[in-house]
Formats: sequence, structure tokens, C-alpha cells
Amino acid sequence: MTEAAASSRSGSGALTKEAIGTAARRLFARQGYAATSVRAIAAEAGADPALVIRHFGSKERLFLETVAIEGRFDHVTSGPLESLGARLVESLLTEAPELTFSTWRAMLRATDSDLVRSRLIAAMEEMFIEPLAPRLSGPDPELRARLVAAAISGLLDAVAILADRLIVEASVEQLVDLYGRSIQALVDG
Amino acid sequence: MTEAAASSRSGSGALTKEAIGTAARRLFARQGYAATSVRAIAAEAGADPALVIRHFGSKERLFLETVAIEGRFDHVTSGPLESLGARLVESLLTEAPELTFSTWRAMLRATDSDLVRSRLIAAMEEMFIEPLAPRLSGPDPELRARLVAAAISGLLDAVAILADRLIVEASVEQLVDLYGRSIQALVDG
DNA sequence: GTCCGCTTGTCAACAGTGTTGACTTACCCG
DNA sequence: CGGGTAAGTCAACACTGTTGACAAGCGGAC
Repeated sequence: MTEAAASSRSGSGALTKEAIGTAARRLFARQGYAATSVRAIAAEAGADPALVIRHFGSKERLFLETVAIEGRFDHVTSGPLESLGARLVESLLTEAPELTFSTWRAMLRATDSDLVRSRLIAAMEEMFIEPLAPRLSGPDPELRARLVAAAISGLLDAVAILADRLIVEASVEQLVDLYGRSIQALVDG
Repeated sequence: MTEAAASSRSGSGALTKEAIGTAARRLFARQGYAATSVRAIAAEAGADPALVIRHFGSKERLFLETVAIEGRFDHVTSGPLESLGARLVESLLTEAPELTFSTWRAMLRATDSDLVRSRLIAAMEEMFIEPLAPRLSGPDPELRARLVAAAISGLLDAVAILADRLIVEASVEQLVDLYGRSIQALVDG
């Protein structure tokens, strides 16, 4: 069609779309999906509520397009297996943890939507299960990799949603030692 | 409508309140908090939407009063420590799992509400952390008990929310063996 | 018997939500 | 200049949770 012409024509539309996206990202991360209204996003971006829908199709698609889990754990999952549990926990807790936690919180609470749910599943599989499963030796490597992912989601729950104070305020070394050893039991099989 | 009038004449409004409660419980468990409207609950109970609010105060309080985590794991947490991980996983997977899972799903998704969130935290502490922490020996018993709770919430996530097919379809013995051993590492410290 | 108070229920309305369609504006190409 | 199209605006729709005014039936007091 006229996509090339349209994109080269004028940057005005793409600019406000970008503004809407960043406003949505901020509000979704801070208040969650349900508590953030399209009108609030529009106001924050200085745009009309109808324009938000016209640019992104729906509030749900706006959420999916803006708040995405993008943690990269390749360096962890590709490292030595005997220290994987510890390195996994450390990476989760130290590398841009604020982003990881708020994203987890926002997405998990929005899993009413099947689209959000399948997106979350896909992210977990891509980040942890798929890189990990083929490397595990012993019985049921795939199942064990998925249980590792379950343990990770449990840690994210504790920090991002339940906000367990003792866990949040514990030292990274302690958590790496304790929870890392627990995950390591799944890796070793 | 004549039936409702008749019931109100014979006994009390507590009957219709009960009907509203069971309708709410069913719909919340099946569709979650956000997707269930007060009007749908009222229709299912054969009552007026305004009556729902008058009886329970608000949709949020209705949710809190109807869907509550009531799992009892005393027999597990008071048993022998050396097999606690395995017995915990087995108990979670076999004892009224449908109720446990749907309740976990409904509550976790509704943690936008601070009331729901603190209720969920209280339930986890009462069911797992408080009975377990004083029994653990070694360093940081409280922190380790809370990490056990985190691991549990991860397993619940995998089954109830992410609906991980390999985990759901795995045999209880496999999960007890693998994830139980992982939790046991936290218990042993 | 009549009135009062109380619970139980009904109705219409409010402000807020996501979303849609009609409409205007502004721009680039021919 | 004229036409087509993307960008933006506006009012409206159906829906949400919640509220206040009001009716109906009941038990007890005088």
C-alpha cells in the first residue's frame, strides 16, 4: 500500500503515538492495567482518548505493545550449569530489577486477558525454558527446566507482588545462596 | 420475583445474601475479579444489583468475603522436617487442588487492590511461614520459611495461571520428587 | 386498630470506563 | 488549484460500580 509514502510523509502521527506509548508504559507500570484508564493515558500524552484507540486498536493491544518483558538472560543460561541457580537469582535481583519487577507485576495481574497470559508464557519459555532445557542432562530435562521457571516466578511474586519485606531487604548474597541452591537442585536433577 | 418476595416474607434477607455469596463465589472463581460484574452476580442470584452492594458494601468486600484461601496444611508443616518438601508439594497438588488453584488465580489477579493483596499475604504467612519458621534450625529460619512460601507461589503460578501443560500433566510423584527436593534444600538450609 | 421503626427490596440516576463513527483539519502529490 | 489521505476532535454508545430516594411488608407499643 502506501506505507512507505505514509512513513516518509509526516512524523507528526508517529510522534504522538510514541508519546502515547511512553505515557502508557509509565502508567501501566505504576498503577497496573485495570487501574490505568485510556483517558488518563491520553491526558498524560496530551492527546485525545479516541486517538489512543485509533493508534493501538484497543487498550489491551496498547498494553501488549508497550509493556513487554525484555529481560535478557542468555549470559546466565549459557554459562556453566553447576552455578546456574546462583547466577540466575543474582541476575534477577541485580540487573534492572525495577523494570523486571514492575513488568512482572503488571503482566501477571493482567492475565485475565488470554493475550497477556500467552504473551507472558511465551516470554518465560523464550527467556528460561528454551535455552535451558536442551542443556540439562538426566531425566525429564524439559520438565525440570519448566520447574526452574516456576521457581523464578515464585521469587518474582514474593518481591514484586507480595512484597515480602524480609526477602526484599535481605542481602543479594543470602538470596543467591539460599534460593540459588534450591533452584540448583532442579538443575542437577 | 414472587418467589424472592415469598422467601423474604417467610424467613429473612440472609437467604438472599447467601445466594448472592454463592453466585459471587462461582463467578469470581470462573471469570476472575475484573471480568465479573456486580450486575452479573445479581442476575445469577436473582437479585437487584443495588442489593448486592447494600449487603456487602462494595464489590471488593464481596470478593474478600466470598473467595478466601482456606487451605489447611497444618498436618504438613507439623510433620517431620526431613520430608517436608515432598509432603508440601504432594499436599498442594492432591488436596482439593481445584479450589486451591482457582482461588490462587482469582486472588493473585486481583492484587491491584491493597486489601486483596494484604489478605493474600496474611494467608501465606498463616498457612506456611508462621508454622514453619520456628521449626527450622540453622541460620535465617524466617527468611528460609518465606522463600519456601515463594517457591510454593511459583508452583501455584505455573499450574493455575501460566497453566504449564508439562507440569500440569506430569505425575504427582515426579513433581513431588523434583520440586519437593528443591524446596527441601530451603528447609535444610 | 393505628402508628412507628426496621429490614428488604426496587428504581432511576450518577460519574466513570472502553470504544465507535462522523466530522474537521492539514498536508502532500498530481 | 483539487483531491486524497492521514491525524486529530467531538459526541455518543453500552457498560461498569455505587448511591439516594422510595415502596412494601413486618413486629411491637400505645
